[in-house]
Amino acid sequence: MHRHKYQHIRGRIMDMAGSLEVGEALPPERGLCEVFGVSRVTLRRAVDELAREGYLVRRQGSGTFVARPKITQPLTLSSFSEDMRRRGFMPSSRTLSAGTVSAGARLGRRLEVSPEAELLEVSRLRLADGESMAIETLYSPRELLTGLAEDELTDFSFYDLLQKRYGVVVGSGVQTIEPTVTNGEESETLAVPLHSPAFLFERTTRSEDGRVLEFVRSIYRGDRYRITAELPPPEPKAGRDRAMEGV
Amino acid sequence: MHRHKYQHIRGRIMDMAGSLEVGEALPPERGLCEVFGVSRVTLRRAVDELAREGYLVRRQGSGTFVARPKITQPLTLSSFSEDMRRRGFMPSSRTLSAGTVSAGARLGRRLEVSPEAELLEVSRLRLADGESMAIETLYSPRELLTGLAEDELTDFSFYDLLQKRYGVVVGSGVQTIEPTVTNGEESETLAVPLHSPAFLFERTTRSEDGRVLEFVRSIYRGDRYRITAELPPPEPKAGRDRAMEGV
DNA sequence: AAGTGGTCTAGACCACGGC
DNA sequence: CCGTGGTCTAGACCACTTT
Repeated sequence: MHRHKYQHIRGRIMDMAGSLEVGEALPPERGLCEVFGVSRVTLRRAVDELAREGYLVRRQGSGTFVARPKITQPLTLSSFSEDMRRRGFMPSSRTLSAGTVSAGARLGRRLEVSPEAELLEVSRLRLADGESMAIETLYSPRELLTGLAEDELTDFSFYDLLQKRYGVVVGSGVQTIEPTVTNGEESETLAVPLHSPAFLFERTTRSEDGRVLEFVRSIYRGDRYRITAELPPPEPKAGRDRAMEGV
Repeated sequence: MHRHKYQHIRGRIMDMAGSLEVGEALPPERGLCEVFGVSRVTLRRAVDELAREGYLVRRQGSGTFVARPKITQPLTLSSFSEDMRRRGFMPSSRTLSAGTVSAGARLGRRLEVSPEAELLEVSRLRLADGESMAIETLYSPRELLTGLAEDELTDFSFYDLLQKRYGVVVGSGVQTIEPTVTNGEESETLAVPLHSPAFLFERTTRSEDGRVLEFVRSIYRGDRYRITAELPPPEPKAGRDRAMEGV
């Protein structure tokens, strides 16, 4: 079940917090240690995690309290489908085009391959509850995807496919977000008026060992999609160490 | 200097990491304990932080290694000035208007005060390297700011003022981001063409004890400002505890 | 087998908040 | 003043990687 004690008591503490109101105090740490039969270090490790994730709030000299529930999940490297499900929509998808192109200078630089390299290019209309939400164009080096037919991406998550068929583990990604307006083609595809406000997302995803797996350019409808982010406090009161600024 | 040992050795470890190449291993933890004269728990606390922030990577049974440098800092609750400095711009500001208004239904709901409550309203043009970057309109309950003159916000950070003059500690905030286009007035103020792409930010900031401190509505030029975010991998391999999902 | 990071303990003292 | 969270120690054993 739980490999480690702190994982186990983490769950027990969450159960306990769930039966308290927001703002109510948990029992003192030393008491919880006795209840759970663990040392204070181990107990604190579990509480540390929960406090860092925003479920509990500690106040020195006073106690540990149940935090106000989080409003949003932070941005993470999730697929369109996961993102939509989290937002309460039913995701679907329609492939607009699929083929192989040569990278050229700009895409080559983005994907860290030579300009002559061949890329898979798949353009998809993304729908939420049956209504258009975004146009997504994905580029990925063909050499990573030996034997992949171009229409195979209709039904499967690209990340799942990479992982299960090619054994590539997705590491982390970098995403830039800009405001833009839809052009003629985009407006028609998304069924919105010309020059509607929209997000332009550009995402580069790498494997655990640092290779670029994909470059994705997406246009999201501004009237249906917005970003909500929870912002942590500016500076953890204790003065941050300055040495790291050189890194 | 450093209130705690782990903060001190955190800095020493960063210095050490800075003199190594990306991918090189740090000395073993037990060795570092001797060098720094601390217990293993304390040493690990410093390394834990640095690993969590992405500067170091641990591999069990193998060692601790210098990580690939981060490309971006995550979104955080920073002021315009801090944000611009981090991006390498020189921030400045010009007050467009300042006064007191009554909240009304919409703003009252945002700030969790009655519709009759009085609000400070300050509208500012924000500049980066002397060029227009954003229009920011701030609302804050007048009752929080007893004795504040309306022109006092020109030179000071609002957060600093809250903290130092009123003893209010900024907790966390929620921000929504939408794409939009500039209207006539905004275009003129920002000196951009009519209907230029722009970000609309709406931010609600609370104190540590949960009161709403401010509601800020900002229009950022899309041609000068963009968001870069580092996206963590979809799921931390180790299965997360499921008990917390009920909260 | 040796060396590394990962978890855990029992107990001490410090710093802060509230009575 | 007492109770709370915050930091720290010395030492033990486990799990994994490398040789």
